[in-house]
Amino acid sequence: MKPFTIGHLAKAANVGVETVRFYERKGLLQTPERKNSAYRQYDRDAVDRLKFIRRAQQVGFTLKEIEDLLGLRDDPDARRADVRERATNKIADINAKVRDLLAMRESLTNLLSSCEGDGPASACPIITALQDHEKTSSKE
Amino acid sequence: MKPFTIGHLAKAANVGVETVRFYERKGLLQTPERKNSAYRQYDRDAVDRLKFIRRAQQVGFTLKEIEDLLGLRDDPDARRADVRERATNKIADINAKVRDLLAMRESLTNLLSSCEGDGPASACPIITALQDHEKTSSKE
DNA sequence: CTTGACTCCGTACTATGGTACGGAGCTTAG
DNA sequence: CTAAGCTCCGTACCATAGTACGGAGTCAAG
Repeated sequence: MKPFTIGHLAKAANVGVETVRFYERKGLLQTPERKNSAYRQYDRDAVDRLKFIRRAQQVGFTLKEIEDLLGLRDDPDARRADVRERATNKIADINAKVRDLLAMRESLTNLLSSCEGDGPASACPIITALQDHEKTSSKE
Repeated sequence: MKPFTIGHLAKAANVGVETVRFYERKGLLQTPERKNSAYRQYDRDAVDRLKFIRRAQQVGFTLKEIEDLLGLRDDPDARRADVRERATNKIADINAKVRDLLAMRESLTNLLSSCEGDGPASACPIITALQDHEKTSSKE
């Protein structure tokens, strides 16, 4: 089992070589040993680790949070409850973001319905509402 | 009606002085004239413009998009339909973001429900699922 | 006319997640 | 043994939206 070069590792996880080095600098990937070579030598575990980073990103974790998750993964004293806590917090983050986005959408929808017909944009209710007053979403 | 200094303008729109200069550099606020003074002199219209920027940000527009909106506001040839188009596109952007977030949340929820009980984090199904395979959300 | 507050300007720095560059060194196949 | 192709490293750069800094100049009040 010959070790992976950085290029093979990168390809295996579908990221760029520079990205691997970037994660190493960030502390997400440990600096691999280079047994009688000037090049980094990775094993299958590094591929797992890199894929983990990518998957965790896809479910919304930041690199900083992923560093923390990897710490849990590697800590024999870490409990599953710790992992569940991270996941639960992330779900809460997501819910907060969704709420913010829905509030924005509601404001925009209200603005949009206030602007009918044609005419100069400068007098468009959307434009004037944005500069005049604070309320764009409430209707009371 | 004495003109506003940058500090008064900033306070009136509840932003920092540096932020006003930042917007000026970005082209969102025009460089004000300085009638026999070394200081920028703003009028009431600048306050409106600055408030417009802030409100537009709150409903999800980026500074680049706001620059475009301000262009519409100031262009006598721009039509309300142009403004409505920007708003409609932004709503679509928001919908896309919400969809992404909900997909993340679903993945996380599924992962979370797969991890029960106690035990070392390293063997936590959430951890292993993230590194092993691609599917975290679908259940078919 | 001095002093304190404000403003001037360019530049650097923050966080986030990378991508790009360039010259040098290494490795390996032919 | 040579040449192509990887890899090395540090550094700079991208977008986004600002914040901070520091020395100099200015303005207004006392």
